[in-house]
This record gives sequence, C-alpha cells and structure tokens, in this order.
Amino acid sequence: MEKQPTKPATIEDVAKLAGVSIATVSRAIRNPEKVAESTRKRVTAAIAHTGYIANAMAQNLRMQRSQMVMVLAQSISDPNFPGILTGLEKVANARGYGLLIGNTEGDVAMEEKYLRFLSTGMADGLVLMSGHVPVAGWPKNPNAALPPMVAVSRPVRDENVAYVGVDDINGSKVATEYLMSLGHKRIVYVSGPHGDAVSDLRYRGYCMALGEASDAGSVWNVQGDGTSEGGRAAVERLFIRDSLPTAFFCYNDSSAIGVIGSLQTRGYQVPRDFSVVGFDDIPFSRNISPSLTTIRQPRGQIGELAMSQLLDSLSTRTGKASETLIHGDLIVRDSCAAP
Amino acid sequence: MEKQPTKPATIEDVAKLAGVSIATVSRAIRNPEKVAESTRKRVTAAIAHTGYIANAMAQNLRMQRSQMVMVLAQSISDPNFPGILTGLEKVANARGYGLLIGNTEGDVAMEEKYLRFLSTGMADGLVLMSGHVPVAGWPKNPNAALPPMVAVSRPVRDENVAYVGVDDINGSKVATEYLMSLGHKRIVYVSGPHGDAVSDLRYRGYCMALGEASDAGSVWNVQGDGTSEGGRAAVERLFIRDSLPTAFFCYNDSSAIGVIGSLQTRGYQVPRDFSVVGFDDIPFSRNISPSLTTIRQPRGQIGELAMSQLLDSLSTRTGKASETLIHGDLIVRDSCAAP
DNA sequence: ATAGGTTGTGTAAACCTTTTCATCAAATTC
DNA sequence: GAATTTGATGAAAAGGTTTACACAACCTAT
Repeated sequence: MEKQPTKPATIEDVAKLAGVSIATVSRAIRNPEKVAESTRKRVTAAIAHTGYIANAMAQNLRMQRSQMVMVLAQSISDPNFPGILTGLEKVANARGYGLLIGNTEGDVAMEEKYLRFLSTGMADGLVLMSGHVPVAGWPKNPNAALPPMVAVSRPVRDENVAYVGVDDINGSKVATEYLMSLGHKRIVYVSGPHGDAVSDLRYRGYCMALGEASDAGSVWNVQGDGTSEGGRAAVERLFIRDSLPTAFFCYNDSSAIGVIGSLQTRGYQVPRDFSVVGFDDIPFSRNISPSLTTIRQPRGQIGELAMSQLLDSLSTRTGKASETLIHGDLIVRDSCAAP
Repeated sequence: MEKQPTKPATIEDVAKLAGVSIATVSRAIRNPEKVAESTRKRVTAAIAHTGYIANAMAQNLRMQRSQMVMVLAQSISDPNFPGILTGLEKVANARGYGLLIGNTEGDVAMEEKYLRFLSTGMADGLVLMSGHVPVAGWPKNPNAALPPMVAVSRPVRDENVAYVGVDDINGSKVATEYLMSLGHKRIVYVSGPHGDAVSDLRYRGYCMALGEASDAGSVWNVQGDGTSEGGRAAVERLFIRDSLPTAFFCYNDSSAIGVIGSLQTRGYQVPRDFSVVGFDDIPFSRNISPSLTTIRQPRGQIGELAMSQLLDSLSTRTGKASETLIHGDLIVRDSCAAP
C-alpha cells in the first residue's frame, strides 16, 4: 500500500524506487539497449509497480512537437467525410498520432480560429479537406511557416501542397463510356456548384469520353449544385426544353439521387425511361431504389495514403509536393439500361 | 527586420523587448488589470512586434491540463455521428477546446490504445459514443481515476456517467401513436440488434403506446439488426407467416429503409399497402421515395449539450451524473397512410 | 513622522521530460 | 603494467509557461 494520494507517478518516483537517476529511467524506456540488463529490469519493475505513464505534455514540450494532426474540414456532414476520416484515423493511430478535428463550415472566421490554434503548436501537421489553403489567421510577421500539409478529396491551388484524391477525370470518362456502351447518345452532365474545381474535372472526363467516340453525341451541360435539390432542379429545368437526354451523368451521388427522385415524381421509371450514373458511391447509393450505378471514391484508401504521406513528411521534413490520384472503380447497379 | 531565424518568439523575447520580466508579460496577457496601463501598452506592442504566440505545450504542462476532449466513437460511419460531432465541435471550439477523435470499431484493443493515450494526459475529458465505459487499458493500480466523462447517443450502464440523448421511449410512443391515429391496429416493431439497450427502450415506448389504447392491437416484435439488410431480412421472415401487419415501426431509419425496399421489391407500394415509420431522421430519409416519416434525433443539440456539460464538469469538477433526455420531434413525410 | 495599506513588478520555483556532457569503472589493447 | 577504449550511469540544462512570494514605492490615516 504505497502513496494513497491521487497524483500520478512521475519519472522521479520510478527512479527513486529503482534506485537510479531519472536519466536512466528515460533511457530504459526509449533506448533499452543503452542500459544494463539488470538495471533495466529494476526499472521495468518500478514502472509496473508505480503504474507510471509518461506525461505527454512534458514530452511534447521537450521534444518540440505535439504528436497531433489537425484535420480541417469544410463540413463534417459531407457524405465523403466519414470514410476519409476513418482512413486518416487508422494510420494516425497506428503511428501514435492523435487526430484533431476542425469544422470550418466554409467560414473564414472559424478557419482563422483554427489556424491560430495550430500556431500555438497544438498540431504538427494539417490535413485539408476544405479545398483551399487557409491563410487568414496565420501570423503575418511570423518567423514560422505553415506546417506540413496535405490536401485530400479536393485539390488546392497551391502548388507545393501534396494532394491525394480519386482520379476524377478518368472516373468520369469510364462512367460516361459505360453509358455509351449501353447505347446512349444523348447524355447530359449535371454539374456541381459553379466554379467547383472537382466538377470541372469530372466534366472534363465526360467530355473526353464523348470526344473520343466517333459516333458520340455532343457535350451537354446542365447546372446543379452538388445537392439532391440541385439535381431535382436541374431536371425541372431540362424538362422545359423540347429535347431530352436519355441518360444523366451526375457530378455526385447526391445530385444523382435528386435526379432520380425528380424523374420518378414525374412518373418516369429509372432505368426504363432514363439512365442515371453518379459519382462517389456514398453509403446510401446502394440503398435507394433503383440502386445507383456510380464511380466509387476509395475513401478509406485516400485517407490512409494521405496520412502516411503527411506523417512521412513530418519526420523526414522533405517537402516534395506530389499529386496522387487513385483509381475509382465503376460500380454497376440498377440505375442504367439501354435507351 | 529583426531576427531572421525561424524560431518562434517566446515570452522571453517579448519581455526583453518590452523591458519587463516574463512574469509581467504573462500577467499582461492573462490578468491585464493587474498590470499598469503604461506597461501593458509596451507589452502589447512587443507582442505585436515579435508575433508572439504562447506555446500551448508549455502552458498545458504548467497548468496540468490539455485543453482537449477525446471523442470515442464505435463507428465514424454511423449516420448519427456527423451531426453529433458537429454539435460537440461547435461548443468545444467556442470554449477553446480541441476535439480529439478516436474510432474504436468496437475493438477492445483499439479502445485500450486510446485509453492509454488518454492516460498520458492528452485529454481532459471523454465523450463516449460507444455505449459502454471503457475499462481495458486503463492503468489498474492507478492513483488516477478516469477523467470526467459524458455518454452521448447511447447510454452506458455506469451510474455515475452523465448521459445526453434523445428521449427514446417517448419518441417511440409518439411514433406508434401516430400510426394508431391513422387507424393501424396491427403494427410490428422491427427491432435493432439483440440486446441493444436503445432498441429495448424504443420497444418500450412502442409497447406503452399500444398498452394505453383500449382498442389497440397486441405487441408484435420481429428481429432486425439496425441495418437496412436487417430490415429487409425482417420483412422476408414476416412474409413466411400467414398474418401480416399493416404498419412497421422500425428501430431506426436504416432498418426502415430496408423494410421499404423489401416491400417494394415484392411489388407493394408504400404507403398504399403498408405504412413505415423510422427513428433518427438520418439525412437520407428525406431523399428516399417515399420519403420517410420518422422521429428526429436532435443530433446537433445533443452534441452541444453534452459538450457543455462535460466542459462544465471539467472546470467545476463536480461529478453529479445527470441524465438528459431531449425530445425528438415526429417528422411526418410520405411513408404512412391509413391502412 | 510612522505604521499599515495599495499597487506594480521581479525572482524563482514548479510542471515533467529528454539529452548532452562528464565521470568513473571495467575491459581491452600494446 | 600503463594507456586506451568501451559501457553504464548521473548531474544538470533546456524546453516555455504560470504563479506564490517577496520587495519596493507610494499613499493614507494616525
């Protein structure tokens, strides 16, 4: 029955109990080979006996790091977020890092607040899911540069920030080609928000597919906004015109779900009357009816890879900013048929 | 053009520049009223000039805290997670705390790892979304108790852990009563996983509604598992029997979506042939067709309240473990009709 | 004029590690 | 048998704060 008080044991308690100096205890933990077998055993026993656990704050202060990575997301509720986060978390955890999450809601003030948080040294690296490099809030006259960063899911303009994401162009090309292989000629692209970089990429893949085929129809673009409401609205706008497409390739699954809903409301059947393809393969795409044919965004893989790269660059401090595009498989379900 | 080197400014740099001691700088920041106006101005100027930002690790070490809260979730992909997390994050951020997230996947080894992380002092408090108090991994012979905790979304058995969640019993009662008010007499409860505490509560609410009405039908329970596959399977099992219900009250929206899907596959129409009610109001429930009538789980509110309580108990260190049940509204959509 | 506040500031301890450097003994070399 | 290398350990500095305590200067009331 040792000390009853509630104070957790420090390295000093261990040292005293083992009859060595604190330096030796520290070495016994971190560089066991540098300490004599017999001493090591005594220390280990003392650690077990006191229930000693090193104080992370003291370690971090001394070692000038935090063992944390901050994830800055535009919206936690984005359907792609959980999957990517899971991947990020998995690798971070495996390598002894904690994951700090920040939700900016696209708000610059929030972003600023988090950046300030970051600059106190609370995180060693930064994962950007916000689509741009935050600058507001970072001390102007700093001797310190921004910490190592990696962008995920949506690229940032900054040329020296690494990026990991799905291959949007190729995925869209594959999706469009699939529709063409079913015999569709009049395929419309339901875009994302105006100016969205990812939407532009996916449009490019769609155009490439159409451009390469000799018997293809022409490019056709209707504005959406990445939500299912946007998908609905796009269909409504389309039906004002006299000519209709036979298939829809949508910026993302949410849009596609809106498109399908709107078509069904109008009394059409999917895929009998129209075919619809999405992008992302969000969890619900297989649960709607008809289940949605889409391009799968390999969220877990993206997260894992991004975190690996970030942590690597933390230790080696090499700043080569690569762009890693991961192939997204076409997931064929029930929302497409021949025209 | 001051010091070019990359080292961030410390409190000492500020002190030197302002011609005061570091104690005064610290006071000027934390207790401005305790320092003379003229000095304060000099210090402020020096801070601005050096771009000084206090080192969080040093502060935390000194003050014996971390300004972090850890969220332990069973699954990041749970559809309820993002909403609750958003609420948690909002309050934590507003009160200067960071949010550390841990994904256990129900794995005890993971849980253990995070608990060990916690015991290094990396977090001051714990939010449990895992449904039980983690014990494995917490030092056995510790002089330290577990940190302040609050459970969210699903209650824990431990009597002295606060809980914030939706009022499951009342919500289920309201949902069932709604079906009864439409004229349904044969209402089946599609349960969650066997032994799930929340499922039991929701079943209780369902029973209460049936029990209170004089002309009610009798209780009827079919096993699901909380997934849409479970919902599908439940319907299949039901259709082997000869007697059918006219309405389904489901443990959660995922189950309900499976139920609807299965009914539609069998050629029935919802709500013409069967009515279905879910629970949770996950984001996709309004996007399926028919859109789902359900009980809304006030996720944001739950998160905010839980975090408020936790942070309060961190500062006051009062350990009164309350249970806060928040009312969940009935959201009427298109999945119900008279039998 | 002196005792007893105020008020503003500085000194130094404390928070808990890691790590450099020095020391000393033992083992190895010539 | 002396000189050198090797190996294990301890003392102390450093990392950047906050804060208890002490001190000095000034003011107020006797």
